[in-house]
Amino acid sequence: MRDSADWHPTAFRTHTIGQIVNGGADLIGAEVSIAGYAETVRGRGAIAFVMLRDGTGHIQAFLKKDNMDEDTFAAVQSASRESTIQVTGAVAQKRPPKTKEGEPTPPPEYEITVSEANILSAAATPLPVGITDEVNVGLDIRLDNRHLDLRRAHVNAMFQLRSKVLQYGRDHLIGEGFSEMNSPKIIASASEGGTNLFPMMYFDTPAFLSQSPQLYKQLAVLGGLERVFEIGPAFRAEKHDTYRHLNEFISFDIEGAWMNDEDVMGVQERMIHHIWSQVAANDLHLFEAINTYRASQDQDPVTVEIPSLPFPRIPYCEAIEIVKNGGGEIEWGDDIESHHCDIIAAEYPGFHFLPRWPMAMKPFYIYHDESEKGSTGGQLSRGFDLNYGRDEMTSGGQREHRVDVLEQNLRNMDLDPADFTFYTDGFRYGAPPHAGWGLGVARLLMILTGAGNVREVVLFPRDRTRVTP
RNA sequence: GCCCUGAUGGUGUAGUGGCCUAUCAUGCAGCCCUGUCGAGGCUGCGACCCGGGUUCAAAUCCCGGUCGGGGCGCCA
Repeated sequence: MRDSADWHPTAFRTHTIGQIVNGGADLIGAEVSIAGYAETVRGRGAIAFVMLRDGTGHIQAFLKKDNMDEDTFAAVQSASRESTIQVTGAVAQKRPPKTKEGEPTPPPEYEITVSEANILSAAATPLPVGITDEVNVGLDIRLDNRHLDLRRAHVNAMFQLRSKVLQYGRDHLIGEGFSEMNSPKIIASASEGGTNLFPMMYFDTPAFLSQSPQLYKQLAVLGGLERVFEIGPAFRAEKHDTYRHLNEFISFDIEGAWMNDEDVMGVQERMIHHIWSQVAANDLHLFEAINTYRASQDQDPVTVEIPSLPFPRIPYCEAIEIVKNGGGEIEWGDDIESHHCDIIAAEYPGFHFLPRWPMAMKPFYIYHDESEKGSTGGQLSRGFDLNYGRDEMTSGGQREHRVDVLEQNLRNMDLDPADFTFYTDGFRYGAPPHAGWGLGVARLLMILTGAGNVREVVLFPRDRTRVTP
């Protein structure tokens, strides 16, 4: 249940259900009005029980035919599940349920003895997605009916957790001197070259949906904002079809001046540690619904294991050796693919950084130190990834702040520096060395909630075939 | 883009050429009972993705389409 301590009365209710569930002892006999969804409606005779649910909890409303208007009683008694109903009545202690012998008596619970009721909106039947039904529902059907899927307790809990994760992440970064920024999502040219962007028309000018705030957060830092972060959408027109990719996703990005790759790895691991610690301290109740659901699916419960600091650093050259020793086919200069990550994850199952990738594999804006060479002599970069098990969470790095090197990098990667003057001009008038990263919010949530698919933790996901709802 | 796999009532499923006017659960509708609480009992309702083909016979086999699931690549 959500903490409802600061909820004010509204036009439709004097109390939240959570306030009565948690503070019922002090409210016994008081007349209250509440409103919610009818989760179950039981009883066909002279009495009826309606289990009402709002965003803060569940409570039983008890209706007696001779306590209220006859037509109203009949209407509520035959209301369909998930109809929204407002009731007014006195708070009372609920009669305890029958318990089997030997079972302890449950703690006191409260109910509303209804004197007035109002069906605000009747739900059509049957429901396309059962809210409390035991049957499984496929993800595709759920996403088509996300408005109902979201009423299910464990789904609701995951999205409350999502909000918490963003809140704690923000809190942490603000505490480290970062300020929040917003970059444009309509851009004239590719942020990082090469990759597939969604084209669009900006009035009469061809434009694209932004693939990353990368270049803009750098410009903000070059402009003297020192430390910035952004939580915003990124769009990629890649026809991938996996449990961890979407074509629109929320990226958690930071960029900081006077920092290198190691510095921003520190920011990241402290932030993740803070998020996990805060969730463990404040939000474990949200896992009850998730784990109840998981138990019904014969899945192990998820637990919040606060990762210890520092996260392991496995430089690229070392990662290649681990993969080779684990029987993987890989050479220096190859990308570390998912099946390679499986080998590394066997040794490092949790969070681990993979720093110092070959420069040839990194974007033009990543910094390299000419003296840093790999085991076969190739140029290393200050780019890094953060993985959790086999899954990539983050990529980041120290940025190239030397404009001549930046332009050479562009040419080396077959990009035309003339297309990037809006960006490179930012480096011509004194540029601080800086670094940053971008983190996939949904991927982080997959870990925390135990979701097996990013679509679980994104309200209205956009994938290769889904543009609605 | 590639490989594999699937589509049966509202939902989740059983069903591998004739035992199918299709199983079970959930749901929905109605009745009975009931301070119920995963309520219970009874009765009823509701489905083979679309288009071709093979066959005496197709939910079942073949082809095409659409949509889904898993994996790869790429990434966050």
